[in-house]
Amino acid sequence: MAPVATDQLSVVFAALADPTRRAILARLAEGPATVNEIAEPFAMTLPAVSKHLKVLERAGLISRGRQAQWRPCTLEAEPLRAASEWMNHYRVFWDRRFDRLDAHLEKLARSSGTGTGSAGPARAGGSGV
Amino acid sequence: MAPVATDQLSVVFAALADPTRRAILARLAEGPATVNEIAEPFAMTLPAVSKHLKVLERAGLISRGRQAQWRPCTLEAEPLRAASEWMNHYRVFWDRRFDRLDAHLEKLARSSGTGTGSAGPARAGGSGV
DNA sequence: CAGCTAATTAACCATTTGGTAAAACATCGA
DNA sequence: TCGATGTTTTACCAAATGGTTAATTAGCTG
Repeated sequence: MAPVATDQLSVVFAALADPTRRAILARLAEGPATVNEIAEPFAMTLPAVSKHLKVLERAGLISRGRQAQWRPCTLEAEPLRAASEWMNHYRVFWDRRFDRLDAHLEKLARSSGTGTGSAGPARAGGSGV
Repeated sequence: MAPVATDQLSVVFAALADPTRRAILARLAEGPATVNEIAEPFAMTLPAVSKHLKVLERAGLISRGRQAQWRPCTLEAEPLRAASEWMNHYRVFWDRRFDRLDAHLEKLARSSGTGTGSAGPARAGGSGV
């Protein structure tokens, strides 16, 4: 049973988890393009690209228009906002410029009692995260 | 043939594309925890959680220690930095506060000639992105 | 209409994924 | 040493993914 995760964030992250699809987004950041234009740099068949586009579309990351027999694709970056916001919750753990780190950890320590379990002391001691 | 994408960014995004794994990261943001502690909120067996932890570990998002028979897991947010930086390339497309949008698009227009293909004019006209 | 180009759909295949149950491994404590 | 506790490994399964080729749909143009 691998029923695909259907929540928005999962669908977006899954769409980003492929270099071909990220390259497609990079291409579309320069402006709309047709399927053939999008497919041109890749060593794969058109149907394969078409599938990637469908994944991106389901994630809301592209939209598709109609002009004669062309279906121009356009970047729709809005879903990246939620993904980026999710990541921001963790920025404190990697970005040293966030000196709110100590305050953040203190707040956690205050609100969660003596500890988080039997696994030992949390990282509250220093900034070596 | 679905040879899993092996580049770092793909592995990280794939790891994030599952609500269980994101919940595990959220838990670890409060401090290290043992496998049983991590598994407690979820309606799945321990081996399933163990697999999720392995995915997170391969992505570099957690590390695991040893204390007697416990294997405490610790959040390692560093890989999120690259993911976040990747997203920042697109921030201009969704964040209205980025009024650099126009400058950005002008730069693109200047460097790529008359257009990006037969699919029509790019979004260069306005801020309705 | 016939024929061309653009793109999708259909059928198929191998691999990966997310889950299970059961067995094995690892370590502490009596 | 024996048992209890914590975690991983080993099959195994169903569904999803990423790709292929061949056929089909959609729309322009001679």
